[in-house]
Amino acid sequence: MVRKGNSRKLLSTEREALILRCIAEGIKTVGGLVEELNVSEATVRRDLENLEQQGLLRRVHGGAELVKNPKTEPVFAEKTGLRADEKARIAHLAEQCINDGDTIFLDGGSTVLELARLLSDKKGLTIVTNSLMAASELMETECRLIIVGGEFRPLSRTLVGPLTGNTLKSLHIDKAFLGTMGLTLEQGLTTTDVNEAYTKHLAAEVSDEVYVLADSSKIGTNQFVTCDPVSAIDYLITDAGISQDMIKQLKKEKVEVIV
Amino acid sequence: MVRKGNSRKLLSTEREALILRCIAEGIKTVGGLVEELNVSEATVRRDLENLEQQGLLRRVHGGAELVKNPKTEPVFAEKTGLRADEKARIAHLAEQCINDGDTIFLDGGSTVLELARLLSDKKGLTIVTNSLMAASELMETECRLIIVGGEFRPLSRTLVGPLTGNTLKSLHIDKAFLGTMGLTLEQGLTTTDVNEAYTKHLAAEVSDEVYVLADSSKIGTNQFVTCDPVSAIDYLITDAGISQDMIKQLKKEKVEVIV
DNA sequence: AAAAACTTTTACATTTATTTGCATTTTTCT
DNA sequence: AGAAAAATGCAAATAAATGTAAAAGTTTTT
Repeated sequence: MVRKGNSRKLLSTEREALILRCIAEGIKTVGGLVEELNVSEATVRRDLENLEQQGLLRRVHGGAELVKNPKTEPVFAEKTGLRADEKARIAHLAEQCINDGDTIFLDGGSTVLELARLLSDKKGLTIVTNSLMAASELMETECRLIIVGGEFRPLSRTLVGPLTGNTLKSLHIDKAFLGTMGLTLEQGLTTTDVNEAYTKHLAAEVSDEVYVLADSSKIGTNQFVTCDPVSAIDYLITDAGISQDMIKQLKKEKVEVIV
Repeated sequence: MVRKGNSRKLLSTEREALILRCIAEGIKTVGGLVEELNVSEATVRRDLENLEQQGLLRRVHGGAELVKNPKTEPVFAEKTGLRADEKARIAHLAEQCINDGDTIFLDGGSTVLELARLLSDKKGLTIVTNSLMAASELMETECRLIIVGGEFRPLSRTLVGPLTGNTLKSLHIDKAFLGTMGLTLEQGLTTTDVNEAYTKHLAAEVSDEVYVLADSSKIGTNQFVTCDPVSAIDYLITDAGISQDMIKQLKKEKVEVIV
């Protein structure tokens, strides 16, 4: 049984932590929590509301229960955690496409970031990136690391915009690994930000081979701006969620699909 | 229980360290900390505010609690220490040379990094930098942040080399703040790495005013490569260790010395 | 299907905590 | 020593959390 707090008033966060423990131990009713915590019903309800907001529990009539998969930090985990399995598998497939000595471009996005983490054993890589997250993963490695210039976009922690062109246009890259927000046959590779789209487009342009990493939830959805048509893509690495029909259609456009 | 401080007054940093210990031991309320530290509520609040700023704790109504993973943020680690006081003071002087709305360049080096930390209150800044450390400090702020492209140099955690030119040459900067390894009348601004020198040179070239931040231990020493002659410098910000004679000589070269 | 019993929501009053502006003290720099 | 800057304390104004009670919505019982 959870110990009833001694006299000092608890901070709301402490109380909420206690509520979670109570519920885990079987005290799931509002009334029970009121007893246990010595606060008013209204307060318990407000706490439950908060915790539900955070995704830690689900309110039901009369009380609440824990949610099985408590989601972690919302800001970054939202992206890293969502469909993490697929992303990890996609990253592994992509990793096998890279040879020692290659010059590659790494885009922003959580899937590509996953790939960056797999590159520490490769020898003699030259890695060009516009993702500061990827860069921070690669700093400690032996590879040659080149970061494109540009304006910092906080949301994706990437460098974007016209200035990236100044760097990219003077480089020649073997393989570009691009993330994406949307991919359809009609609109091609799409994303939400104009500058980001421009940077992806440029990266594809200076690269011999363009790999797009996208879990199947992205396929068939469109975003605001088109980066490139599908014809600019050489390989699409995705998970088994993609339809056979889509694979055929893509093959017609000379896109090889790796699942 | 944390021992109540003996009568001597604590430095604010000592007090803040103590606060962290108190919270770790369960004294989490503002009132409790006031008792424990014998200072006013306002002071405790201000300390908590600082500590929150540093990401060491999270304030909640009524008190504060430690963040789970205090080292979660430093994407780019930091080395501190040597002559930290001088550097902090130099950084403060430099900060006063910056106006709201300026476009500035921030070089690598610990002194300039110190300056970067002081810029969060300025409004409407555009900050161009080749220092990933400075960039990581500025990521969370409101300012427009532009990172020059280039090859990553692990030792200084800066971006250097010819590629930086592609970005820098298309920009026009009001004020450049450069660190340095050495500064003499004969050799001018010197550093240890050729690529780094080239980047400093370019930054100076595209800037209206060039500020060099150097603690007095750097003055009178030479390094391997010259970035620029002293004539390229407009202002030198340093500490009181600089000789009066040197100041006079520099004045002849049109370098204004700020101590 | 209506009543009873219980739960949740809403609105408001009250308490408690935080912010802000200013005066005072202390420290730092000249 | 004297001026400038920073830190500290105080108190009024502001904001947030909590408790209370009535209204609205469930579920259970009859």
